[in-house]
Amino acid sequence: MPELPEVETVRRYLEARLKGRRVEGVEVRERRLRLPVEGEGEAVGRRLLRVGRRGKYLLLDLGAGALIVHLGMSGHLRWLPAPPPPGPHDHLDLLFEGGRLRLRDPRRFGLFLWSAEPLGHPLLCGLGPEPLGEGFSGEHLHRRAQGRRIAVKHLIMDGRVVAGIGNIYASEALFRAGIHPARAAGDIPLPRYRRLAGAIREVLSEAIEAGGTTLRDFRDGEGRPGYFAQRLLVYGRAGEPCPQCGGPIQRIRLGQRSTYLCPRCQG
DNA sequence: CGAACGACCTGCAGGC
DNA sequence: TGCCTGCAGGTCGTTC
Repeated sequence: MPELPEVETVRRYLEARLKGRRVEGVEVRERRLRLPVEGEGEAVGRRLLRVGRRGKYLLLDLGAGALIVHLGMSGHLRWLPAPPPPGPHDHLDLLFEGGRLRLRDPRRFGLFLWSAEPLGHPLLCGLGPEPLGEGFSGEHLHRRAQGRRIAVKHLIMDGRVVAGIGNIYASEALFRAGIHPARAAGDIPLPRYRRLAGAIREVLSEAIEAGGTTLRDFRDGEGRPGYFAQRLLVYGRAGEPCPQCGGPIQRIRLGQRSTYLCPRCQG
């Protein structure tokens, strides 16, 4: 169930491990993901030049095109030098010399598609700026919030506004910025958005450094968990003391998703 | 146009 | 033990 830092952790692992190897085959056992698995045969015989990322999408760059991979809520990619027989939700293997990359995704919200123009693909071309790149700023958020009554948490989780922020890091960034998640996006002044943009960059960078957040089952390409869960300040901590004021952390529902905050620090 | 909601799918934890 | 409910890190389509 990866957000940007978890996908970036997988990206780094895959790039370090698989760059330069040739795809020798693909075995697809289940095509019914969020969209049907498609075009994978195009990858065969090509060398993996690099592994990119756009928001939560991984891009396995094979020169003539790329495999677009999304892990949805429950997807894992695992590098297996000596692969055991596939289990029930092991939908496909990408075969390389020396091992295979196996996609497991019990809920099947993920994606695995070939595209000759991945950045122009309909899934990717509408995405907002990378939060850790140029083009993302408090000004950008402020501009995109004008005239909008949605909760600020929804604004920052909207991939067309900024790519890659999911439910965990939205709560964390809003806590760090001292902004109530339910506050109407259009009512928040620019200085607050500057602070929020800074908090987003900060929390994502720290999470990447820690190898991502493992709440239940996130693992990198080798099966190692990430260590950012112990540094989450509010997510999953309802009833625990706020690290800033000591008051109890609250859990609310916002658009049917759990949202964590400190009502005192996030006025 | 924006906002709210259900849909997609499986697994797991907790209550009875 | 089993059954039921609610919950889970994402995104998209439909409705008003």
